[in-house]
Amino acid sequence: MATIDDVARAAGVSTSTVSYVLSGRRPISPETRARVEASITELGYRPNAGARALASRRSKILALVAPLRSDNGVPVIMHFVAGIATAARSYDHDVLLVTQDEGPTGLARVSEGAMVDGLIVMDVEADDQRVPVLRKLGRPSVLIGLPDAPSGLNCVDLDFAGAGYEAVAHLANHGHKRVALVGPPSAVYERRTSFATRVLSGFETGVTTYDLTATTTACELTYDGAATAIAKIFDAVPDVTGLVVHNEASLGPILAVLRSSGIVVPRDLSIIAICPDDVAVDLPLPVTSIDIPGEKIGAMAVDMVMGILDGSQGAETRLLAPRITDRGSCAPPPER
Amino acid sequence: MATIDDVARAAGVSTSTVSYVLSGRRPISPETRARVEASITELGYRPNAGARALASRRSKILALVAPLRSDNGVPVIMHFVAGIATAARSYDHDVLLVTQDEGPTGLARVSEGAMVDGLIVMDVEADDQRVPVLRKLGRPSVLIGLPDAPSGLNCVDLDFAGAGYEAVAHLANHGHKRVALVGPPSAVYERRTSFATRVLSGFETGVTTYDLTATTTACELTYDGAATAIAKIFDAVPDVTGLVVHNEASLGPILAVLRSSGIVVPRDLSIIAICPDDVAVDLPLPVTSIDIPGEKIGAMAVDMVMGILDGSQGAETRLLAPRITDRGSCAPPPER
DNA sequence: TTGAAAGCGATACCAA
DNA sequence: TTGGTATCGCTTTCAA
Repeated sequence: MATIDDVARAAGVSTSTVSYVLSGRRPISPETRARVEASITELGYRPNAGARALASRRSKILALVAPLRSDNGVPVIMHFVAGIATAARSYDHDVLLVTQDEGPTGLARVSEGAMVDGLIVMDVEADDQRVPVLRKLGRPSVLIGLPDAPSGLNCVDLDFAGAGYEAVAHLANHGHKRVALVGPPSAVYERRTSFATRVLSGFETGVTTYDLTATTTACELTYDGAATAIAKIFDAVPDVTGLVVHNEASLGPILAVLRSSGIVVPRDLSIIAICPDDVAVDLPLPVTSIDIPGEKIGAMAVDMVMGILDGSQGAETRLLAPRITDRGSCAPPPER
Repeated sequence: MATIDDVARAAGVSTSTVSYVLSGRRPISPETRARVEASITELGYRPNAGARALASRRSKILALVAPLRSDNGVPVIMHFVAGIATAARSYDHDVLLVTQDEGPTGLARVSEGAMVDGLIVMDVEADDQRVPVLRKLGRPSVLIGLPDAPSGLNCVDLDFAGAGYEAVAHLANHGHKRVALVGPPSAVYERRTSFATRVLSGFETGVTTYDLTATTTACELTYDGAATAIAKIFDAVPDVTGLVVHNEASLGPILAVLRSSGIVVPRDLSIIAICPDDVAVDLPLPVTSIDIPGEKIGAMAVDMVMGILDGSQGAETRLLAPRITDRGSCAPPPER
C-alpha cells in the first residue's frame, strides 16, 4: 500500500501538507489541494488506521457491547445495532462488536488498549457490573438503558416507565378496569434488566392511578410459554379485559392462543403492545402499540458519544417520550 | 496509560524484553518474566492497539460484513454473529462490524486502511459484487455462502443444496408424491442470495430424482404472506401432502394458517423445515428440521481466516452436511 | 501557505 | 538470555 510519503512525493509537497489536506485542519491553496488529491486517487492511497490512531490518539472506532443471546426480542436488537452502525459511519467511525458475555472485562480490554474512542453499552441492568468499570475507564460512553445510579453517566432509551404507564392509561381511557401485563421471560427480570423493570413500575403506577385490578406475568419465548402466561392471567384476574404485552416475540403466539381459546380481539380483550412498530404490524391482527424506536435510539447514542468526544456535551440522560399508534386492537371492554 | 517503556523501567529490563515477554517470541528467564509480569499488573499496563498494529502489521481485528436488514431470519443471523464473535475472541481477535449496505466500498475501506487482518462476509449472492473486490484486496477472507465463481476464495456454509435435496428425500421416503417448497421472501430470490437458490436447486433435484409433483413459492414475512403462500401452493398442487419450509420467520404463521384451515400436521400435511434447531423446537408443534448451525459455521469461518493468516491453509470450500432431526411432523401421506 | 522534524508506542532485527 | 535501536505511517508543533 501507498503511504502518505508516497503521496507527498508524487504531488511534490511535504508529508504534512498531505496530512493537512486530509484533515482540513489548516488552509491549503486550491492548486496544492488539487495536486494532492490527484495523487491520492492515482495511488489509491488510504491512511493506515494503526498509524493514524497512534499519532492522533483517536481510533475512529466505537465499541458496541451488544447482547447476542436471544431470550428477548432479536429484531429489536437488530434495530439498535443497525441504527448505531449507520450513525457511526455518518461520523466516519466504525463499530467494534463486543459481546455481552465478556462482561466488564471486555470494556476494559478495548478501552484501555485505546482500541476504541468511545463505548455504547446495551442491555443495561439495574445494578449493572459494568457501570463502575465504565466510570473508571473515563472514556466517552453511553448506556442504552437506565441503571439504578446513572449519575455522571450518559444514558439514552425509550421512557419505558412512561410507556408502561401510557399503555395502562390507554386501556383505562377505553373504560377497562381489569388489566394485565405480559412481560419478557423471567430470566430478563431476574437479571433486573432495566427496560423490563421500568415497564413494570410504569404499569403499576398506572394501575394505582386509575385504580384498576391487575396482574403481571413473565412470558417465556415458546408457544407453551405464551399459553401458560395467558392461563395465569385468566386465573389471577378471571374477567380481565385489557392486556399490555411487552414481549415482541410472544405477540404472535399470544394472539394464536387467544384465538384458539375463542377470545376475539378487541371484542373480548383489548391488547396494546410495547414493541417495534414493524413487529406490531406484521401480525395476523395489527396491534395498537408503543413503538420501541431502536434505530433512532441507537443513532442518538452515537450522537451523544460523538458529542462527548468533541467536548460539546456533558453527562445527561435522555428518555424518549412514548408514542402510541392506534391500530384498532383496543376497544371498550365488553358489557358484563 | 502506562507504556511499554514504563513497564521496562519499572521491571529494570529493556523495552524489547517486555515485548518478548508479551509475545512469547523468544525465551525469557523465569525471574525476568516474573519481574516483568509483576510490573505489568502493577501498572495495569495494556499494549496500545494502534502502536501494536502499526509495528506488527496486525490489528487483531476481523471485519464481519453482516446484513442488518431483516427480510430473512433475524435469529439465524444472530447465531452466525455470536459464533464469529466468540471464535474470534478465542484467537484473541476482535470483530469490526461492517454493514451490508456499505457494499464493496466497506470492504476496501477497512481492508486497505489495514484496520482489519481478515474479512468474513455473510449473505453472499450468486453474482456478488464483493467477490471481485475481495480478490483484489488480497486479504484473508471467508465467505459464508457460495457465489457462482468461488475459485480462489474461501467459502463455508451449510450444504443448502444438499439440505433441499434431503428434505425432499425425507418426504419421498415417507411416501409423498406431491410436495412444495416454501422459501424466503421474493426479495431474497431477486438478490439471488446464495442459500436461497441453492435450496431451490437441491429441492428440484430431489423432485426429479424421486419423480414427484411439486411447486415452489416465495413467502413474505407477514401473516398475510404466509396465508398467500399456502393458498398458492394448494392452488398449484391441490392435493399436496408434503411441505419443505425454508423460511424460519414464517414457520409460526404457516402453522397458524394451516390450523385455521383445519389442516392437521402431520395427518394431512407433513412439514420439514430448514432452520436453526431452536426455531424448530419453539413452535406450537415441534417440526422435523434440518439444522442451520449458525454458531458452528461462524466459528469455522473464523478458523479458516486464522488458518490463512498463519499460512497453514489455502483456498477451500467447506460445506457442512445437512443433518435431519425428526420431531414427528412428517408422516406417510393420507390415503386418497 | 508550506516544510521539517519530533513524537505516538509498539515490534523485531542486529548485537552482545 | 538480554539490550539497543531502527522502523512502522501518521499527526502536529515549530519555523519559515
